[in-house]
Amino acid sequence: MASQQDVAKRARVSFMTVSRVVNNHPGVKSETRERVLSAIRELAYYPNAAARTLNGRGTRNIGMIFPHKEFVLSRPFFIELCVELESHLSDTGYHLFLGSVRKETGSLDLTVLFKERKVDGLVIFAPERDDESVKRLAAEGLPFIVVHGRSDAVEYSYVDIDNERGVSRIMRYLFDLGHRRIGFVSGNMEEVNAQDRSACYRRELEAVGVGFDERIVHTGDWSLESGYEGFRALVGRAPAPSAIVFSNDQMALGAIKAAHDLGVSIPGDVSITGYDDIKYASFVVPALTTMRQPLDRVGEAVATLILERLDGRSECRRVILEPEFKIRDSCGPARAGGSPP
Amino acid sequence: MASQQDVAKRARVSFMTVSRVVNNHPGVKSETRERVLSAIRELAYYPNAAARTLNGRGTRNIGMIFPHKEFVLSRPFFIELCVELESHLSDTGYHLFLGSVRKETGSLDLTVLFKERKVDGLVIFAPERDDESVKRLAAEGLPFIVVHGRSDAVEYSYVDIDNERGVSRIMRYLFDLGHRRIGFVSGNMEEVNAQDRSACYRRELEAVGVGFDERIVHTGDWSLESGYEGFRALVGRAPAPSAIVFSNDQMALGAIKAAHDLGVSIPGDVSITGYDDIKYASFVVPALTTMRQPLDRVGEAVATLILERLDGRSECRRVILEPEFKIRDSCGPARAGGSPP
DNA sequence: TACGTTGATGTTTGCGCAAACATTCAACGT
DNA sequence: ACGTTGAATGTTTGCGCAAACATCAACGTA
Repeated sequence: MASQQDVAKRARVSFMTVSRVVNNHPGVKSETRERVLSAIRELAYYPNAAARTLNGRGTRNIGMIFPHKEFVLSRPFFIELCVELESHLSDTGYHLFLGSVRKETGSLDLTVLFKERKVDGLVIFAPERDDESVKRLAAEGLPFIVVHGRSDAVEYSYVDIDNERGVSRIMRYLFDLGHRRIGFVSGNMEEVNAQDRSACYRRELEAVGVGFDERIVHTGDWSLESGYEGFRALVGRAPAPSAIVFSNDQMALGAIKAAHDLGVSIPGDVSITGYDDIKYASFVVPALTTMRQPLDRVGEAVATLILERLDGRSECRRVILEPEFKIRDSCGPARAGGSPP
Repeated sequence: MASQQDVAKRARVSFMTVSRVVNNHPGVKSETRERVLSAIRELAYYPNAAARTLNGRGTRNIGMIFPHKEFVLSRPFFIELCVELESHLSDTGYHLFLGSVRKETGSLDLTVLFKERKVDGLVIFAPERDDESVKRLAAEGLPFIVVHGRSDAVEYSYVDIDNERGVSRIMRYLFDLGHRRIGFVSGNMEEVNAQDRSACYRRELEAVGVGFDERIVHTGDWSLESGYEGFRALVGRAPAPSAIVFSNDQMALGAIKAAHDLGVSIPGDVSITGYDDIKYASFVVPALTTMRQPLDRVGEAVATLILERLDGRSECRRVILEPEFKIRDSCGPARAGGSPP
């Protein structure tokens, strides 16, 4: 592969002049610049990223971290974010690095990726509350940001969607339809996001004077299967809920399957809501009433924040985006004479 | 960050001894080795990947390339493959690099990633037939492999699923159920995979003496929307097909929605089949009869093949995996007195 | 005793790039 | 005519690592 030296020779200049041209430094006569540029073209020269990195210029790689395969497969949102992020990053010459950090190894040491000079920055998706590796990153002052997370113990930049607003909007909608006995299926309760949505569900319930009843709350893990199970479990309770709030679409999709298997009608017998507005949400029957997470804006915000962290000039920031309520066909009015408070 | 030098100083040896320990070279007294190892631990030393790369040792990065955002979002299979691949690669110390190459830029020059020393090898997913960038990679002798692709013009290693077997199995199943008028909705016909499935559909039809009728063939693009449209279009034809073969699950899912909107029963009025067996296939109602692509084995094969290409010791290979037919609820017997041949 | 042999360790060198510093040369003012 | 200035370009150096080569002590053997 051609190096700066080769280009320099061909253009009859020193390689330093080549370097200046490549990096758009001023102080090169335009005639010389032209000569260098044609040499570059003729030799198909591309600067060697490894040498640049070694020279202290960073890797121009941003790592996106996930804990294990299953995590990704059960979170369509994650992938879409990767792609969205990649598209924003590549505009600024960055590349996306995908890395899993397995719990099995025990280490979970994300700082390694920095020390090995594999990435300049990291994006951590939905870490568990008080995650150790996140703490360590913060302690070492490494540039990273968190999506779908939040911490009281550590300071970092993060992007999230307003769960408060999202869940309360859903609850008010169901209240307006006359529902009072409303069940809830949570995501993986190790994650802040799941905790927040769950807490908000409970708060809204109490705000209208309906007591929280743990018999119609099911702890899921975001998966289709857990949605299926959750629906089965809650509908089996007596008195059964007339509506169930699911913490993501995927679980709500599982619920639709369960309803079919059980011969329960949605929304005739039970209303359900999802969260995320994934692609399938509007293609399933009945189309899912759900809370849209503005994925494109999340991707944009993530790119902006991580780039900000990189040049270190700014403080930690948080960006809270607003979800958008999508009313479709999975909710109906509560049956007259619904269950008493 | 600690360098080999720092470790060497602390262990009171030359940095070359450190290098030997780090790379597990023989010829270091075990006593010295121990001393070096503790110094490494104490200083939290990690070898600098950039320096190694500069030194001619490669990047240990494998790039996964996609053309644009929409491509990924409409191919759940792609993502799952990324994750699956990452898990196999990381066992051997490799990392996954995600890169889009946009058509807009016009360049489409994947060799850049090599020249810039960003990756050691590339995985190309479902390129269009005779894709220019693939040709260039091959011409330059760069290590890459293709998934869901195949070329007569260029030689390269690739992994694919036996479309021949898959489609013919589906067709025979439908024939056995008494279907004779069978429609087809293709994927993006620029891709080899879509072409193959389509060709096989036609061949099977003719093999049993049923003529190919282009009025019940719809050209889709793998997306939910195109499946929806395809179903609408085909069911509207007279005489309507009693079964429709979709080239992937996603489009079949779109069809289920369309059937509902049209008041057509699946499988009562029309039988449908998918392809891929994505997660949702078994959770939709009716559960989709489909052809499972053994994703885990694809991931494994991709990892193996690309690693083989890297050390250059082997010839180009191709791995054709067998799909597995999953019979579920989306097909039924053809109505008695079905449409004449 | 002198000398090769072997195992353990150290030194030199260069991978490609760019900051920091050095040099050259033409244009200008006095 | 001559020093001064500044724009344009060149040279040195080091980033961290490891191959290739060099050294050196300890040992066995003739």
